[in-house]
Amino acid sequence: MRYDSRLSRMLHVLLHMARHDGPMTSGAIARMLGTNPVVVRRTMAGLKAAGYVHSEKGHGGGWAIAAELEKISLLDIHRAVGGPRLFAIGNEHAHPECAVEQAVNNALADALAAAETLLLTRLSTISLAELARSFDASCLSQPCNIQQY
Amino acid sequence: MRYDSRLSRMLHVLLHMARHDGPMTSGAIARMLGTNPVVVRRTMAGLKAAGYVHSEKGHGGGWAIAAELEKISLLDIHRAVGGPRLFAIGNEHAHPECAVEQAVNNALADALAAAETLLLTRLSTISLAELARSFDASCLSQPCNIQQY
DNA sequence: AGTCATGTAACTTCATTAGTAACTTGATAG
DNA sequence: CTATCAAGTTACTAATGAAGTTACATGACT
Repeated sequence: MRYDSRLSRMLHVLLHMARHDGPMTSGAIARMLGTNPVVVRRTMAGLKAAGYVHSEKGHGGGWAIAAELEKISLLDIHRAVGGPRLFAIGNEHAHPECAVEQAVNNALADALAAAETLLLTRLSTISLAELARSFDASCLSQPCNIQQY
Repeated sequence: MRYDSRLSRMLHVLLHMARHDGPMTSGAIARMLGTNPVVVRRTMAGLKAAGYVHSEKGHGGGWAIAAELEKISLLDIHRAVGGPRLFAIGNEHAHPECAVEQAVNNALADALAAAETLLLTRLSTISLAELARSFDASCLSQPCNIQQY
């Protein structure tokens, strides 16, 4: 399977938007992400439905942030893009009544659940504002090309 | 993407083999897993290469466990089936030189790495022997149909 | 009216596991 | 020695879901 990069991409976009004046068009965002405008609009639709961004048509239109960065966590974005499956591995349920299968699946499900909880908890503790600050900090220590992409 | 169920399936098979006298054929295992013999042989090839199972051709042939259950962890099996990717989500690297992208990817990679470490550590602490014991325990408390599948 | 940008629908592409068919290799039974 | 059984292998198809693409509709500004 191919990686699901929607969370990564949307974070990338949101941080750029946070440091950008005025709306950004799907086309500009697509160039930034190395993809095309339809994919951008499709993915951003979830963010818009959740109220994190806002879009306008026509001349001077495009996308802009519509909420406070402090109040949006990475978990919020993960959910806004569809809250996709986190793991690439899973259980098989050929014979749910098989006691062997149950023992295996319980053990695996426990381990996966613990890892999932850790990951989601971590995502929930990082806000977009924090990410933006860590970006600002790295900008101070090296040449920074935010305008370019 | 489709779930990768190789770890789950192999654990299922190994536990059955551990409670079964004599070799099991790929056909019998396939029926147990609801798949077909080629898939079984393909997946078991990794376990054989790692020395966890052993196979024989011809009459009376089939698969049998070739190592001590205490010495095989779930992580060992995960690796023996190819150590597939654990996560379905990941980073995009459209512009590695972009400071925004770096900030995003660092944050995500940290969170994913922590979850991965937790998961792999957990898998490494569970042995096949423990799984077999948890199966035995559940057999005592409910009707158990190990022969059937 | 013309242009620009979002919004949608309907595809195709891509990557990867799983499923399948056909065949080869080797071991045992009779 | 031959038939049978089972693993081993090759080459292909199916299924899944994100991503990519094409085409067109909708709405807003100049």
